[in-house]
Amino acid sequence: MIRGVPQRGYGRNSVFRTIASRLQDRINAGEWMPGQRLPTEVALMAEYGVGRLTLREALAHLRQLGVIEVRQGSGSYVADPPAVLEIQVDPQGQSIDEGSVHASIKSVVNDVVEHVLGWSADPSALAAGHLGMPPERLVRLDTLVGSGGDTFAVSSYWVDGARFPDLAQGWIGGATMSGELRRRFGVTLFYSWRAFSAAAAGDIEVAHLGGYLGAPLIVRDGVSVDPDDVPVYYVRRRIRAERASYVVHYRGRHAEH
Amino acid sequence: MIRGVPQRGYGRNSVFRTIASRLQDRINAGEWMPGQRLPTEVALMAEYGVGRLTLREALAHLRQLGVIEVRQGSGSYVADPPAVLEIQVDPQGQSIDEGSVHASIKSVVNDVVEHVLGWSADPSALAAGHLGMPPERLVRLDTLVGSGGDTFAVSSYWVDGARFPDLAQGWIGGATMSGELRRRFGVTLFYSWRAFSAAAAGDIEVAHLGGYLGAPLIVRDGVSVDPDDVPVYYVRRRIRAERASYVVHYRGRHAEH
DNA sequence: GGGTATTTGTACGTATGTATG
DNA sequence: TCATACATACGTACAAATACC
Repeated sequence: MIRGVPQRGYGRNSVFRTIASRLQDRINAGEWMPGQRLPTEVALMAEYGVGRLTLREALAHLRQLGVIEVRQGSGSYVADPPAVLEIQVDPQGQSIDEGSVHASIKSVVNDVVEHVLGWSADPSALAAGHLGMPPERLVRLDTLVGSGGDTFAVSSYWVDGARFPDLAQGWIGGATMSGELRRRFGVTLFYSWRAFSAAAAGDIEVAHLGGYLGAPLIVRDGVSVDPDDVPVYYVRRRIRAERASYVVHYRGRHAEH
Repeated sequence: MIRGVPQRGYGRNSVFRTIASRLQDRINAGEWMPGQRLPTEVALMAEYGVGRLTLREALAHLRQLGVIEVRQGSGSYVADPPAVLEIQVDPQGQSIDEGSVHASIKSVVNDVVEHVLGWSADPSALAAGHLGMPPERLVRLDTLVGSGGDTFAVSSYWVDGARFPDLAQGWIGGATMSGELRRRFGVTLFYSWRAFSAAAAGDIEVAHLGGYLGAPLIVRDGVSVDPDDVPVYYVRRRIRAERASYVVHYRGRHAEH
């Protein structure tokens, strides 16, 4: 039992941190396997002799780290070790036919669709800067990439609304952005640049991708251009960190991954 | 005033979410500028007519999103818009002289050092798999990359302890891993592959990089090989999401970034 | 340098709402 | 329908870090 008056040596030695650490150890030791339910909050409160808030703080800690998943009305569960999807990054950057995400997912499952969530005028200064275009012309198109009810990625595209009118309205279910642009406007796309970064999940990402607020996301943004090097869109794609990584292969055949 | 008994429509409409959202709006509206302090918790409690826990929940929400930064004994501050460092990813993968991180940081500040945190035998199955090497041979070396007291990245390298004995012990202050390997063992390195993903910050990352537990990190891991394509090390590098992005340039000169 | 007030961090208790099975 | 489990929210108290005189 840990209980009571806060120990000395604050910060790293607070009661809830200690409990979080002990629970983590027990999970690592295999006391509860992935998918399995932990004891209830009340049971753990009793076991460690702490109050509700303290125990919940410890659980929140573990949830932040992705160690457990908490479901209201049900319980706390050890998180499943995720099957990470490796998205190949083509170092050359030839013409885009399907995006690399689609291609990679398709190599695992077949019915990948990019579904339009919505669109609106969005004079983003950032996107306008990347595209070298006045902000007023920009239209933002939000899409979901998924397969069989499971949403894998959320994307936001900023395109020139004047050059590509009614892009969202004419969207076909199984289409991809690059496919639509070629089919309807005859544009073949090339990458200009792509960047990889990370961000915390906000409400929109949580709603579509699951997870919790602040969960780490892998973010891939970039600009695609037409054959004349004129920017066509700026895209910002978000995927839950546990679900994917972007891989660049250079040489050698030794690593297995 | 929002107060009191939880409204209907749970989840998204709880009091603390409402307050978080209102505070976010006020920040966006410029009521408090980046770096500036928000009112104290007590003041905000009074203003919104809620209890301490509720208000703190709202602040925790905003902290998770990276909107504010909370300092004990001081106050809550609007987060600075981060100066993101763009790390160029060479699509070809020639020989590594300095890592791309070092080169990129050096283009901004000059005194970049990679400092050894510690080393230990670490028979990581993951690293062993990537290197095609028995786990027992592996030594893990942890380093910090930073400049003038500011730590930018935490890296963990797994190397062959038999082939590179006493690597950490002979380390020179301003060295880099690739530089040390060339200087002391005459090995020139090439990338085999690199991958970009994201993860939540744990205790170690928080201790060295700052931020908070669960903060999003950009993770870059990969394997480097010698000229004979023999794997030399597996590295896993972590940087706070707000501080960097990895950029791959393909073609075109239109985007400014 | 030292003491004090301010501000956030941790922890207790209690009550009630909402989701799940 | 009902019990169980987690979610939200109130209150209080004291510890620790910071700021200021």
